[in-house]
Amino acid sequence: MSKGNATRTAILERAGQLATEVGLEGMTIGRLADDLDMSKSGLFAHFRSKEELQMQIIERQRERFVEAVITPVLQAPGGEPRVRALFERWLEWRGSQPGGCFFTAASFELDDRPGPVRDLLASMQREWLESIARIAGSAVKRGYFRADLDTDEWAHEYYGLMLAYHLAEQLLRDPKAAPRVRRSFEQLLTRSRAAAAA
Amino acid sequence: MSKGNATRTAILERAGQLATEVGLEGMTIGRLADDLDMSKSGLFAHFRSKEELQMQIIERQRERFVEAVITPVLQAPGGEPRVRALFERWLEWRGSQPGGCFFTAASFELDDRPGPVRDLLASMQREWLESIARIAGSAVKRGYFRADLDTDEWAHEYYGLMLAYHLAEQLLRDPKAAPRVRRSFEQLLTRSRAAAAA
DNA sequence: GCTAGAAACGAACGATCGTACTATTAATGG
DNA sequence: CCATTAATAGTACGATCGTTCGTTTCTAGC
Repeated sequence: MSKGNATRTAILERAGQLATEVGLEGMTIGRLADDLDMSKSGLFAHFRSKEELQMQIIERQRERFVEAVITPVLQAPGGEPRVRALFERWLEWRGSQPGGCFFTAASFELDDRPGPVRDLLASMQREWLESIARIAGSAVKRGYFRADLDTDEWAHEYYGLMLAYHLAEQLLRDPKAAPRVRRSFEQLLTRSRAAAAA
Repeated sequence: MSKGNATRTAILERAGQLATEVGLEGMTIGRLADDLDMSKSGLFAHFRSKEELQMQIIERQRERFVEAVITPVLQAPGGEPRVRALFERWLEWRGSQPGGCFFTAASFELDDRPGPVRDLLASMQREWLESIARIAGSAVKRGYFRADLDTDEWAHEYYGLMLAYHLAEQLLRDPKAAPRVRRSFEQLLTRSRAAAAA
């Protein structure tokens, strides 16, 4: 890797953290340059606009997410192990960063600001929700989940648990948040296995 | 109401909308003044800092929320009607504003920015989650929900549904979002009534 | 209808924003 | 090792940020 690409990656790494905490808009090029002990213009030269910087931050976070979550989850055997890996890997992913999951923060920040950055985020979230549904589908196919399970609905319910957990952990700093989301997830598994009651 | 209070309220109204869309930090006093056809300094004089403005925005939104959601929900008879009112009133509340629910947007924005604004938001979200749990409790007491239901967990599961719905509606603009969250909510009711399967 | 006080304004502050240039330093391939 | 290119720094621009201050316009109570 050339020197330029090395610094560029280092910038994107720190920028990702910063953006998770203060937002993609709240993050400032001057502040970021200070953090990295380099000049504003030297940093800016790597990207030619703040929007381009934001786009590359997102792409970089996607890479990290694929590496830390998606790949290991898809390597787990389909069915129960994969569904459990989905949960555990995601918990580790969000726990490994002080501000929580970058995509959660960015998605809620930009959901009302039209533009290419929002569009990119939206397409990733769509993909992610489809991935979750497919993972649930792998559990249906293997008979771990019941056959009539609506995997799309399952994906949103699962995601809802994670979002509520983000709030309880990040905003409320609720020490009960982690055990609670574990219990909720176990119950989600239980009721996805059994035939629908009622 | 005096002239001053009238404009102050009008400012807070518009500021609430703006803050929902671009964030409490992204919202700017100059932009807000332009929107309201008044001078930056004239507007600023009502609050003596941006932080004070943000605090008053939150307080005003709380008033609106109590009026539009909490009061009517608590007026509904305890048990099933109240639980359903909780759902319907909240849907109306978030649908009535272009950027969705103010508190959802603000909570995710400020969850990593220490300070009095964050603290105020956190205390409100705690109250809100407790209210939800109490409403579930009213359904338990009346025998509509099963006796061994964990109302705290129920509150977070319910809230998770709403957060996933916010994302699907606001970021993804998914037309299936509304019918899906209705189905999910009905299933939540069903399984809260029946004895736990497994 | 006059007057005291409240409310709104205009101009300006220093700071910082994103971005554009030019100059300087560092890395790299022949 | 030298020449070329890439990477970083420096400086400055116009715009806007939150905030202050002094002035003007309006509102309310007597």
